[in-house]
Amino acid sequence: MIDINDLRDSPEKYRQSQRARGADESLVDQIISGDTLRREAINRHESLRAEQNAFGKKVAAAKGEEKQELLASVKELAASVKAEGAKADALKAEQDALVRRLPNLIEDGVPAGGEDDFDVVKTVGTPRDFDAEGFTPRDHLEIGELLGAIDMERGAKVSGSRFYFLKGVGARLELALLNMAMDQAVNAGFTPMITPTLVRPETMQGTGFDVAHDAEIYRLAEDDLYLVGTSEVPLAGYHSDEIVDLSAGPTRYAGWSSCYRREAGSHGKDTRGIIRVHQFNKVEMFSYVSPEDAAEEHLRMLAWEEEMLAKVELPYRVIHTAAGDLGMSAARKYDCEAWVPTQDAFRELTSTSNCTTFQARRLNIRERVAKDDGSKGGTRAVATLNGTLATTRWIVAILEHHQNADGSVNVPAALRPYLGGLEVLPVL
RNA sequence: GGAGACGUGCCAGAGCGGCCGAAUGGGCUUCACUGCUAAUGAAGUGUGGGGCAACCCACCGGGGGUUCAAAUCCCCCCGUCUCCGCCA
Repeated sequence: MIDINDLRDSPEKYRQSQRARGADESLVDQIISGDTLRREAINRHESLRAEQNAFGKKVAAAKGEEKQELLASVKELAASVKAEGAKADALKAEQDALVRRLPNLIEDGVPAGGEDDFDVVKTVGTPRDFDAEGFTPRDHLEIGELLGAIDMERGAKVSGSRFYFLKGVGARLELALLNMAMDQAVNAGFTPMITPTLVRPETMQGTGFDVAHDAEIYRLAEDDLYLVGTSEVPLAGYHSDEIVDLSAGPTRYAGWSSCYRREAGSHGKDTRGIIRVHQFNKVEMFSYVSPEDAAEEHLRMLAWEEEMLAKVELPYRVIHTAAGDLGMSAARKYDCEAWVPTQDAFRELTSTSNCTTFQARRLNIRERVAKDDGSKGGTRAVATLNGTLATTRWIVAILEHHQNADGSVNVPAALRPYLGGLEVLPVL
């Protein structure tokens, strides 16, 4: 949720942000007029309430006849306090709903437009030239089956489409990848976390996901619990309603979790293999930082993602996502996309978002700030950021990029210690 | 799943339907005293909202209700603990 005072002070930048996202800019003006109504209602209610409170003191002091008279005369006041209170509550709720609809204010330099309007920040490494090597690359599923690493058929038998088993060397490869990511994160100062994957609606909503309308979210209606699509959700909720101490620098968590996505709108897309599945595992970075440190932390997250990509020796590019593809909470987002040979395309492996103070305001996560004279001081919302370190999908790029003509796969050197020294994943 | 107890400020812990934003103790901050530390004394010490100045309003797990008035009474929800059962 954005800062309503800031929006009132400078609405034009919010209108611009909405335009860049291709979103409804009239929402900004609806919020401003809603805010005026809300404040007027609060004033009416509170001054009546003050009157009632003063009256109450007189009643408490009075006795006998006098008290009875006072009681009789105050009934009407009590009724109007109640009525104005109800009106004020309704207007507050209305206003709150409007404000919550407004996505985060984008940062300067974010490209305007939709999914295809990203800027390429850089390209690292070179896709393999399989023609020059004299063989046609197999896709990750074909390789996965040759290695006995991926079993889609039985996944579908047991759980339905977009489910799979990772088996044998495939299971080991995933664990190796995630463990390597965890180790890197811990070495960088992150606190490792294994999180809940079912959360309450408030946690989901606070993180910026719409429990009521988001078609991606699995729901357990009977328990009013929601399966997370990323550990960003529990890690953001972790410090909700808390005042955190960031005076010694950012608080960083590396979350390991299974992630669940309904993929409701993607029928027919990426139906082969494990590119787009209902359940996968992920190591996610999550940082709480002071607002002025957010931009720097964002670049650090990107660097940590690139460090991981370098370790698995994949060619990739970094894109600066356009405003319309940002999602509710993000003010800026960078994706790293690895080259997938058989798709002749770059595919997203990581994504890092700077959510500035948007999530923290919804989740009520603050820090204490010192006054100018150095004394106590008030509180303010912190900034939150998240970024991917590794996911099941990485296996796709690793299998395809490092494959040999016979279907075996070379293990990147950095990953070998996590596979018991294995240098090649052999064909069965 | 069944039965019961509880949920108050940074912590511990009182609280009669009006005099409670809340006793008391501890902690913390500042000042005084002290050669330093300790000890002692004094004052201060929540958050959010509205005006944005004095001031006013709200908040005692969350949400409803009763009442002129609720931390205090009633209902629902959430959480914690204890016992029993169940599953390991």
